[in-house]
Amino acid sequence: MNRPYSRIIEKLRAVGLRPTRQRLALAKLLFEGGGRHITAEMLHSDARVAGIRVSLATVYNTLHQFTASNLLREIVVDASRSYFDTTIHDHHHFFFEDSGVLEDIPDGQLALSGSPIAPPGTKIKSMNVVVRLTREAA
Amino acid sequence: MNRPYSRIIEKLRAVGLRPTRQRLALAKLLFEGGGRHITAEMLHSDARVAGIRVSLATVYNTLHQFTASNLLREIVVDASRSYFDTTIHDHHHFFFEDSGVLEDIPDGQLALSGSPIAPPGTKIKSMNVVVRLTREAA
DNA sequence: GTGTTTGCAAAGTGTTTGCAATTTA
DNA sequence: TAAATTGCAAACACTTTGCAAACAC
Repeated sequence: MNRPYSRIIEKLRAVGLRPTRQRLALAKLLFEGGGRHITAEMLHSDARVAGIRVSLATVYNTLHQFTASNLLREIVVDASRSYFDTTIHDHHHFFFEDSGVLEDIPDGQLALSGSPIAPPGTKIKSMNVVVRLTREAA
Repeated sequence: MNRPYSRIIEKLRAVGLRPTRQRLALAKLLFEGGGRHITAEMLHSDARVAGIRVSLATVYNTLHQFTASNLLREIVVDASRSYFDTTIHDHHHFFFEDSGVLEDIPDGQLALSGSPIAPPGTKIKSMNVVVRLTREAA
């Protein structure tokens, strides 16, 4: 019950973020228990459920700080919401348009072949595939 | 000067949209002159420049109607703006994060191998790759 | 104590909506 | 003339910001 925190504290210290109560709690929600795909509203509500009082503004700040520190990755799939992914290496996603659920595509199902030539003066920051799903047509 | 319109009128009629002055003008801007990647604001401003009076609301309506009619494709790459692409088949994009420019990846540079298995009850609507570019690190 | 972080409420941004006036067929 | 379309301004949803109070070190 107490132990787990030390690892998270280290994680935050390692990127130069003070382990405040809010950041610890959010980091715990985010990083314990495997890959998550989450929006600010979802994390805010998770925190409430877990009995943690955090403002939505702080949730946004924290998500962006974690992203800037490479603890999270932002995934753009929906014009109206930002998703954050706890898996930070390049990988691919299923996006269920009807429900708004974002999910990893199991390894091996899909691969990219060929590597595009970055135009002069630019470098590739990331490369990923989004497979959009809808309810099966009748 | 007059001829070109007949083709556009046909295009609109074919999908059941009345060829109104606004739609004709916007379609002309969109479909003449090759693949374009455009936001609502960009199209609105293009229209102004071309001397066409259209409200921004109509630009949005039109973009969505064209998308629903399969004349356009919406591309989600930026949380804060919607892009529409006049190329409607699956293809891949470079996104210049610094400038907000969206561009096709030349054919042949990149391909997807393997086809993911759509989860039960769903079907694949589209599948595309976004390669994000930033200014080259010094 | 000093600089960082938080929370609130207000402001901001791109997008959508309601509805009367206009246009198309 | 009947139905579709347009334009305006207000409404919206998500996100960001300014600043005083609270907190970490």
